Amino acid sequence: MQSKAQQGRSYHHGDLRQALLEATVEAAGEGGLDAITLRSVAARVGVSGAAPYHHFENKADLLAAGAALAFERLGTAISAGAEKAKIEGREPILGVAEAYVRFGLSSPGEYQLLFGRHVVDLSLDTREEVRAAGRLSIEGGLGPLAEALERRGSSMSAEEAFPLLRAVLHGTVDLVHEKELGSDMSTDRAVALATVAVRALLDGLEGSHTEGDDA
Amino acid sequence: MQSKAQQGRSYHHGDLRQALLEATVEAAGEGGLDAITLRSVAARVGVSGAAPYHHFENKADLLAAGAALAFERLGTAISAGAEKAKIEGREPILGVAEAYVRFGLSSPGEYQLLFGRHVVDLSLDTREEVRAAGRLSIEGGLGPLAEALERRGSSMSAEEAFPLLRAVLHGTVDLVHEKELGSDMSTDRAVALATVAVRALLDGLEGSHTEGDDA
DNA sequence: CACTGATCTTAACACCGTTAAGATCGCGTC
DNA sequence: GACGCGATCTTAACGGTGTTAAGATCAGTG
Repeated sequence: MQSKAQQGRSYHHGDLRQALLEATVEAAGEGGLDAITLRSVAARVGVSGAAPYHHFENKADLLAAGAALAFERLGTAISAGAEKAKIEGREPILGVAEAYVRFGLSSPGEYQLLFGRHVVDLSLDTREEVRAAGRLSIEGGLGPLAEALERRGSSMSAEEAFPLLRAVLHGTVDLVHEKELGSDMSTDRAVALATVAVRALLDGLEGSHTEGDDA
Repeated sequence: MQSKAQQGRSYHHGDLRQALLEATVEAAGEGGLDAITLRSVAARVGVSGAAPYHHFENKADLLAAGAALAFERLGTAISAGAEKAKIEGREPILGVAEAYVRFGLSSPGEYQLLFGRHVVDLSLDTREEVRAAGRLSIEGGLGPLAEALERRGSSMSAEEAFPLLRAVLHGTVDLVHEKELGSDMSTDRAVALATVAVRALLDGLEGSHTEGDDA
């Protein structure tokens, strides 16, 4: 009955694919994206460096599948953030912002696994799978965003405003990762920053249209 | 007297360091950050793979020096964008935003060279050099930002608001690079997006303080 | 019980960053 | 003008990477 990973396995692992996925997310969380090598991930599970090729096309495919797994955790965090804010009487969208930034900063490597450059060069269908998982998880922020826009009487739809919100949040997280906002930037300060930015963005969106260029 | 790069060089190149830097930025522009290998950059200039080690400590050092070079181009673009907007009667800060996004999207690889994850693991002093070059070039946006805040009577200083601006711009560029905003996102649409976001952010910043959390 | 196919290992390939040892040559010194 | 020193560049090698091919092992089916 021993369905999960068990060390005493002589030759066949039993559930290697799942074990590799978990090891990938784990390794990303510890040492970042560059620390992930096929051989090290395989060793983490106790198999040879060539074993993964029986479950994934190549390294990119493994990373993509790991990203899909990690996206679930992000989605959960976002939804929980919105709920928490609602309970505390704050704007749900601000809870989303805080949860997003905290997730990104608490585990830079895992965040890189989600939005790192590695997803770009993938087989098209695999990439679409990851995108789908990503969209599904992130779009937990769409509801709170719609509510925030409505509350302000904005003429912009949540779908239109969504990329703006994502740009602010992703930009904040990534700049902190690159230490571009100072090497002393704390998580709390980054959250405060993102909160101010999101609120200002929403407030400023009240009468905006999508197009338009003027003085 | 032939001081610059000359092909007929038998053994000694003459100005290898500069040639390697230019080749690095060039290679980044063509194939992105991952396409940069020491051997390929060296081959581009016509020397062996070990030659760069007489001018740079290691690969990270070469990339950092290349980044400093590329930062100059970004700084020029930003200043030019502000000037152009001023002439056309648009808000200078919007010209900065447009120039930033256009730079980032016209050469993803070069942008990665500036803000990619590789800068994080550098010797501290080298990193500070790159940061300094980056700050110097990017801070061409500080003036227009201050002017925009003043025009709106915001209580926030340009230094405080600068990270917010950078987050929006960098987030937009990076998300487009990762194709997270749809694979059909054009440069013009991205510019429009960033413009709307920056204007909304500024408009919404009118009465904001740095701290504060409420409903 | 034999066989078949999935699973895993070992071994090798080319390429990577990096280092050590030696070849080449520019340039200051006598 | 010849000498020699030191900077510059090359070749060769190291361990580590992703990837592939060939063979070993084993679970499950007839």
